[in-house]
Amino acid sequence: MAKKTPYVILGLLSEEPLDGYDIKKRIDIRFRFFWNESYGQIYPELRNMVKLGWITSESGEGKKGKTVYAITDQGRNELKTWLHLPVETESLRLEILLKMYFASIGDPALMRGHVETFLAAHQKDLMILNMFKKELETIEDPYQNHQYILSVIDFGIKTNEAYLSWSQEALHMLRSKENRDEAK
Amino acid sequence: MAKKTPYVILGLLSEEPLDGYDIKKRIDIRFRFFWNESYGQIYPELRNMVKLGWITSESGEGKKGKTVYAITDQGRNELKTWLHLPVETESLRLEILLKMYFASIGDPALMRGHVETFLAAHQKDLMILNMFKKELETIEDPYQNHQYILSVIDFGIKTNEAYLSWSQEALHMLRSKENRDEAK
DNA sequence: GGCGGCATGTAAGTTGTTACATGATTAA
DNA sequence: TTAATCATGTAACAACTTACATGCCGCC
Repeated sequence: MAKKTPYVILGLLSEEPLDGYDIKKRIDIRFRFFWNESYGQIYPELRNMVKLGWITSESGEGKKGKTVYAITDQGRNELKTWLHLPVETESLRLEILLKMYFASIGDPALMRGHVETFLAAHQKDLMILNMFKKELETIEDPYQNHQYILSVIDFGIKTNEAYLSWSQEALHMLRSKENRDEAK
Repeated sequence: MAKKTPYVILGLLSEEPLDGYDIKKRIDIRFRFFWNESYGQIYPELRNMVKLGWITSESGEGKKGKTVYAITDQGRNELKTWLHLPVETESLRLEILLKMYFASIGDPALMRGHVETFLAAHQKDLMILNMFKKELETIEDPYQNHQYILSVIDFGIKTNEAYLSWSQEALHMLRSKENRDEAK
């Protein structure tokens, strides 16, 4: 799988110039439900992209000033080219399902703990997503991209609702297994 | 994130001894909706696990015979220990959402193509999962693990249904954007 | 005066993919 | 007889994580 870090960066810079720290922060906030990047990828990649001519860097006064990156025309073209490329089939890895698959090795109470943690995490995610949605509806739409962003949020809401529904059914199943075990 | 390849292998071997090729095949079939491993990980890992004493290897006659691996008591303990460990927060990366987020850079027809492909792929997945479910209900349950496996399948069904529902809404949105563009 | 957040990076290590190589067996 | 699948690997590469290092700035 080809790396996509440069395109996340280009996408963010297509709105406005940012420094590396801001880029990381925005990825963490906006994309946290479906994407992540580490500093170890962002900073070296920024240098590389400058070398390629996809972005330019402007350093602040002296040594202390932060370095702000801006997208170039070529960068915009690269972004567009990538948008046209077929979406690579994502390889997701859900450890909780692996554990559930092998859960008969342990006892039901064990798995119940895992599912409860999973449920709590995704309840929180769902709340945040609903907040995002409300917020987005109140602010202006200068880049005419709100409908797309809303679609991404809706994806998050739908999948997280599916996670919650599954968690509740799984807990049901696990609890009835526990009761049966006690009764034996 | 610690690697989980050894535990997938242990889980499969906890049912019956297998060779490396079979292990890969079973992962591709049973876990394809939420897990994947390559030969490049499986074969070296098998050797390593033998060295650790988690599994034993028995080679067939001569050079041609295949090597069958079996789980040891220690391996069973390692598997149980891993089952108890908290589930690591999965970092999923969905390129289609990244593209949707930045879709205003291109035109709606572009994204429509991507979503249509996504929809078709997950319709197929959903069909396969439903087949799995029916099949599981007809066969015996010697390891008393069918309820757990069913729960994993249900996870797949629920999330894929969510994907389909999202795809349809997204297509709706994209088509109305296309019509508006034409009308301009 | 210290804590948290801002800001930039790197080195080392781990994990995972891809492409290739080899040869046996089996079914059309 | 030839294509597909079985079966086992490895080398090179690419991607990613983690932990650390450094220093600034503002505020309580």
